[in-house]
Amino acid sequence: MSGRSDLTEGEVPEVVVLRLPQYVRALADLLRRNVQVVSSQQLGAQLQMTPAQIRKDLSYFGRFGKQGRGYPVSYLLGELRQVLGLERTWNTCLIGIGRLGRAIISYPGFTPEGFNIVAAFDAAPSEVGQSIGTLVVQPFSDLDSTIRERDIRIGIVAVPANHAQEVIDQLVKCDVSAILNYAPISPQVPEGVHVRNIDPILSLQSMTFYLKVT
Amino acid sequence: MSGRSDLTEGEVPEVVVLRLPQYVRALADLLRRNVQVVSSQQLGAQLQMTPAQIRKDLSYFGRFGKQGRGYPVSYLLGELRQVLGLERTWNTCLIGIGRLGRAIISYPGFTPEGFNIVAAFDAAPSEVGQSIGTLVVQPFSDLDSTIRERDIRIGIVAVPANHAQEVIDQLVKCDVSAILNYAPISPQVPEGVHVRNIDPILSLQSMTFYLKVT
DNA sequence: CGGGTTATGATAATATTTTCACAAGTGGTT
DNA sequence: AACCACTTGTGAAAATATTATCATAACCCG
Repeated sequence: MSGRSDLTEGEVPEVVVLRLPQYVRALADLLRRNVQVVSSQQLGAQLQMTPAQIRKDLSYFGRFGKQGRGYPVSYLLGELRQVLGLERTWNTCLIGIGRLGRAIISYPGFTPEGFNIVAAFDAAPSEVGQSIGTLVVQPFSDLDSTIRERDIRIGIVAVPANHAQEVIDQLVKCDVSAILNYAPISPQVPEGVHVRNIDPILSLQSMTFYLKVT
Repeated sequence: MSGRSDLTEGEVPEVVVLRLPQYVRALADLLRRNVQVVSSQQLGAQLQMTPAQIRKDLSYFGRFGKQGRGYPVSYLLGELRQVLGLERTWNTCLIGIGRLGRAIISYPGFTPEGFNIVAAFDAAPSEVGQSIGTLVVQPFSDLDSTIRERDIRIGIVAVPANHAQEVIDQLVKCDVSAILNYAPISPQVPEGVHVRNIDPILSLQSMTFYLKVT
């Protein structure tokens, strides 16, 4: 399975997968507000998408709605969480304990969503051994063993740009195939490894295109 | 009025605009390494894209390369920066001075790229008046006047989810049409307003889809 | 200065993604 | 039981996006 990215019949397009978490969030919102049923129309208004797109997206995974009614919020939410693998927790490790890394560790949003940072690594000997919250900063030499022992499947990279690629290479070598990258680079990874970049600068730069005229 | 059947036919697709900043960054990298000329082939390898895509993207904006040679790095970089409106600085304001907001203020990556945070706002009276770096936290009542006085065209939103939409509405009312949103919501904005969401949770959740099987 | 190489830019060919349109199901009302 | 107002799920069409092809232009080298 190399070469053409043929998306064989049973495959779900990646764009659809990227939208799924938004549906999950919107549904969780509705549930919190005790809404029982929602139509693609309403969901679309909330997410600024067309109802048709939502129906089509959902249809990749099953038939969750009822004609004339809409989708049962709680049921659909559960199904989508299942599809996305959110009905479990995921262990992650953080690499790079600088200013950014510390901010990430102290960000309270990961745990409630089932993402636990269970290990932290840094290259600087001066950082290694430090306690940050419940974590103790470990040296890179521990990377492989810790990843395997704690069943870490997701790596969070917060090292400076000039070291990010090598850190990512290391992670890939440890069979980590999902990487959340905060470094301002476009990492090169082998097929089968998933990367999501968090990059506010790129986001800003793509907006100024539309501002510059005015 | 189904979907925006986009503006004039000479329009550049948004996907292309989203890729442009990556080219800019890659070119800046090459320039730093004193590379004079680069082919779409090489650039593609670096960014993991096909050479054809790069050539096509660039062709929306001009003819920058030479057959048999490639693209002059410095020249192309300058042109793309021009296209994106990066040959000037942009004033931004930050809204929400909590943990996240402070991390954003102290992030040293914005200024070198020409994005200056020139004002900070918070709703909590206890925060207003505080100095953070060179900024003094201002109350919301100052929002409109400050935005106009300082010619702020970009808003950075770092308030809790439950207040993000109203803050964004406020910004829009002040004619801010570019918003970098760190709150975990899908903001609703009128046409013509550009939003980029920085949302690590969504990124993680779209990767677990691919992990869950294994 | 001409033949061999190389890589662009334009365009054609594919592929993917979004939107449309409608049959069919639902629940409520009369 | 017939009607009505809704809304799904889905093929098919339309719109977009990506990739392949190729006729040149530009450079190198002897």
